[in-house]
Amino acid sequence: MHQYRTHTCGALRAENAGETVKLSGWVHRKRDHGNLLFVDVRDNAGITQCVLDTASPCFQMLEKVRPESVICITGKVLLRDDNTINPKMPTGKIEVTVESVEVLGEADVLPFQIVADTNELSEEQRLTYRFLDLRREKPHANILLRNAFIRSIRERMWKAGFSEFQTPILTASSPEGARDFLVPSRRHQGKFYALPQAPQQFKQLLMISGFDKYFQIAPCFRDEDSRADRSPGEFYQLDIEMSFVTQSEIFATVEPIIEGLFHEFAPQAEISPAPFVQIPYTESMLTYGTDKPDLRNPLLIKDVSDVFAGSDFGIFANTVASGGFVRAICTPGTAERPRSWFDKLNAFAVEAGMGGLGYITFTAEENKGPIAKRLDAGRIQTLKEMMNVKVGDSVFFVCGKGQATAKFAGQVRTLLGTELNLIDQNQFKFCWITDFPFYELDEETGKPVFSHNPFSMPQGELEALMTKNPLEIYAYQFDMVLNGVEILSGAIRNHRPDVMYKAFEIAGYAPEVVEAKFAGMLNAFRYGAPPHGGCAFGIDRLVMMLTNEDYIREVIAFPLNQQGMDLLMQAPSEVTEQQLRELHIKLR
RNA sequence: GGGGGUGUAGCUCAGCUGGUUAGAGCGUCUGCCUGUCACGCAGAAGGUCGAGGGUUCGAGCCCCUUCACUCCCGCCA
Repeated sequence: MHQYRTHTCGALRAENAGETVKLSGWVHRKRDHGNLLFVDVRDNAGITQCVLDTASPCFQMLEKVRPESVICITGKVLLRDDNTINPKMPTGKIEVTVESVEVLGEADVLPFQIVADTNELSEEQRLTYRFLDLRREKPHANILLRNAFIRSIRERMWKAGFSEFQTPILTASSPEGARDFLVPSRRHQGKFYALPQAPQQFKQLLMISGFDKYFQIAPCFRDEDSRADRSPGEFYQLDIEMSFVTQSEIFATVEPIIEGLFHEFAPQAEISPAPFVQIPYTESMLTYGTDKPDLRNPLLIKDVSDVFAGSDFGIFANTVASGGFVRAICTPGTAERPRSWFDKLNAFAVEAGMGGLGYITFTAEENKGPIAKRLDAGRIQTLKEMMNVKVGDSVFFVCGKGQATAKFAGQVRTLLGTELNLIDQNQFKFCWITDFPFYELDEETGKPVFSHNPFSMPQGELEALMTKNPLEIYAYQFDMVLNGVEILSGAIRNHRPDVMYKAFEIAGYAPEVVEAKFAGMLNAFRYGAPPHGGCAFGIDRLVMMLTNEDYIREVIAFPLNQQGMDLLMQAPSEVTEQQLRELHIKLR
């Protein structure tokens, strides 16, 4: 009977010495000594050194075979001499003497080298020959880690009582959110399917169908531009939904799962234990200057507008008087840094379009910096107390108006944390961001618009919508943030038609419009909808963080490039006239 | 949609102030080599300097146009 292998290339050990074995794999590397030839054979499991000399009938054949050809060798396992053992290889104590060989798949001259060379390959090369790229050690390991991670997710979810579902890929375009990928209908001229941006409505329908605890490793499609941590076109999320839950019950369900996953896949790291700290959105914007705070960074932002209000420092005082604010960051032990360091930071601020980055340094002798002289002793004292300043510290100031300034303070915090090397790379620090505003003012119209998800439940429900200032209503909506990266987003959903009509009314939608746009969901809510809520983790992002990769494409087997093209399969591609006719599409 | 960067051998890159025949490492091919494990040694082939136009006695280098890739902003409920 024909057989390709008796062992994998990672299996053989000293105990196998003397056995006759069959291995199949890729020619990883050849070392040709003229009359002695070493061939490292590689498969998914590892690498085994095979050896033969001119006495072997297949010597000439193997000497000619190119790297990355697939071969099947039969031979005997031999213990290596002590001085030829390779301690770097798990199979390094043995080698296989080749008795016969069959070439199963010949390789042409390669467009680039697979085996570890120090040169980095261009993204374009890697994606064009992704099947070769994925043979390389690190990309290969990343994809396998992703597999293990997803398996563990499934096991944990099932164990926690969730059921896995599959929801449609061909669905309806949703009126809100990102740009859809559309699929033209053949049977319905002029109509289109859309690929789901997320299975949002389906998972809610499953709750209404009485399934209680849903999860899915769900493909999501969004026709938006990519970023380092944002996959172009498509990505996977761990999608979760539960009935009869409060926000805190969702937290309590999800926390042990994510904590367990990180303990399993990053055992050496320091992981912030559950329950994770909860930070209201408004507080996060103030203290961290972002809704995605990196809690590894110990620096905090404080509002010190009062210190400057009415002071002799005109620029700041005037800004505060006209509705702006001053935010400060205290950096310990930086007072003796050279002037050039402060100038560099100031240049960063100017480049970011801000006026500059003011600072005061607090040394034992005096308080220095462009701002220090303009504040009287009392104000300085107040500042020191507010910021908990010690001798040797310096305090940086950001002054301006609106969200842009608040976010800039966050950028400064991040920059200072990096500059001062305050971020411990071995930590995973989780937090929840809660209480997102339900509405925000549209800058052009001055009217309230939904700030995030219109389908989440406003805190206080109908009563809040009827009685409160819309801008003071929060949503039961939350993110989970890990080391400054948003890894989860979720909400308690609005399951009540009356609340939904009111919520949309405030955002300027007439009932008929709501009815027309969300007929399916509204209809379902009318026949007994349980309170429900859920969330979704970005799986690619989590794997990216676990593998310590900077780019999300490093953990995706076949990612699109930045232009949304598949360089390997040549997508998107032109199609035949026939196909277009069937789809009722005329080009031009 | 906007901004930055890059484009030179199969791959990764160097190329000075514009000046002779455009280089290196790896790969490929040829020869030598019986203990290597990034084997070693000797040699050879391999170039529309992304494309088009311009300036100049002369352009890989300067200018214009354009294409491709990449990173960021916008966008991503």
